[in-house]
Amino acid sequence: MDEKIISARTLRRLPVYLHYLNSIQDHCRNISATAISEEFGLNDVQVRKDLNAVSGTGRPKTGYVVTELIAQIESVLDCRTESKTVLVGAGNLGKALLSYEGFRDFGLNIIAAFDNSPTICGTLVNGKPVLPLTDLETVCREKHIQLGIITVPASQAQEICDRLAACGITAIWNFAPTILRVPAGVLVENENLASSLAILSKHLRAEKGGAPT
Amino acid sequence: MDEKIISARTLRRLPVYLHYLNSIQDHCRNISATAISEEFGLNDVQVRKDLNAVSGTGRPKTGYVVTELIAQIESVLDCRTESKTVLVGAGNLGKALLSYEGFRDFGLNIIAAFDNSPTICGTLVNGKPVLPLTDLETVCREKHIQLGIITVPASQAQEICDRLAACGITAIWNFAPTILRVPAGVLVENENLASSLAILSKHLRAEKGGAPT
DNA sequence: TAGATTGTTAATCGATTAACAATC
DNA sequence: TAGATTGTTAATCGATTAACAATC
Repeated sequence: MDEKIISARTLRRLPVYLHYLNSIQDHCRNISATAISEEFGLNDVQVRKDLNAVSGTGRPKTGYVVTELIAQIESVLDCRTESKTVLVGAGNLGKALLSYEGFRDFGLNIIAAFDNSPTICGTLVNGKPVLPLTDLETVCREKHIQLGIITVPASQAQEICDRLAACGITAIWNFAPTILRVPAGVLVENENLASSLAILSKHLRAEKGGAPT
Repeated sequence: MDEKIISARTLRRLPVYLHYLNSIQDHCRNISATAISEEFGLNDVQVRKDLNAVSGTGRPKTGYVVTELIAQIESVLDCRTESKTVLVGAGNLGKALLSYEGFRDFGLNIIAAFDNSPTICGTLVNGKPVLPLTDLETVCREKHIQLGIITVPASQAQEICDRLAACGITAIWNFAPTILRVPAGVLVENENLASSLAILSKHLRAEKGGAPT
């Protein structure tokens, strides 16, 4: 009964609420869904439904107890449990992500990176070893890797994805600009920067001209 | 009549199709929506509707002409027009993105980065100058900057967003884990890595235990 | 002609929003 | 009590999928 089904959209907003609640917890004991909705320009019912999915302890007139909400969201997100991770593709984007320390706050622990370029294999990036791609399966199995980050070119992404899935990895964070086919039970989260840029560019362009007549 | 309204979801898939079409154009003259849908595990009607939004020249039995499709998608995405961009927040993630060359392929041209740490201001990251945050307005106005990338901590993101919008920037790529309020006409594209990790972590956790009874 | 493929119209699905009753 | 706020049920909206007619 503890585990309600939480929609992906709700799940995406929870870290945002959590960050906000942490920032106000020193000066606010209670908070209403209405106040949160105004902070972020969201619909108040939406916020209430989101909070309901993790909590359900709101009280009319008073709202929610900030510290309780924080504890409940943290419990759902389970920020403290580390996710053992490998990153495949130590090119520009891969190295950039390896160097980004911020992931640690979210429980992400990158154990190793893989690449097939001999010049980068054997080096360390931000203290993390870059290993030859041939070692992928061995390391994933031995270290019980749970999560794979894909930063190879689109043309190789599906093959890497297949290999990761074959090692028992069930969560894949895909930065390659392609759509991956995966077996049932494996979750792919796409961080498609090309798609995001398409949205932004289109907006910039639409503003200027419209139809060229 | 040239400009049909293209939904955001469709727009996100177009770069994926484009990449695939480029990869096959040497050996395929025609391609059917069905074939594309199978390549990516999508619904065939969905692909057809997507292609329809940019083209509408498909022929029964034959499908679409690959080179025509490529030209039409490129025209809609307008990859060749450069978007003049600034990046605000030269911390770990900011520096990582500055070092990523891949953006160039998508028409993104980062003119300068901004930060308020004296130790990083005045330096170059990947050949791009990091300037003091106080210069933000001057540079944006003088260089006619169109797009802003926000990589500051969540607590400062809204303020930076307001300042960018005040300089006439109408497209914002937000990597801070928060939701931004913007004036009408300004588009925010969120690349919320914390949200993505929430989805992935939840999946990993749900698999293992489920409810602790 | 037969069959693959397109494009359209209707049905389904999920998420957001609106309306409203319950409660402190 | 009055009013703010919660939580629920119904309406709306947009996107995906299914069914089907048109066409090469």
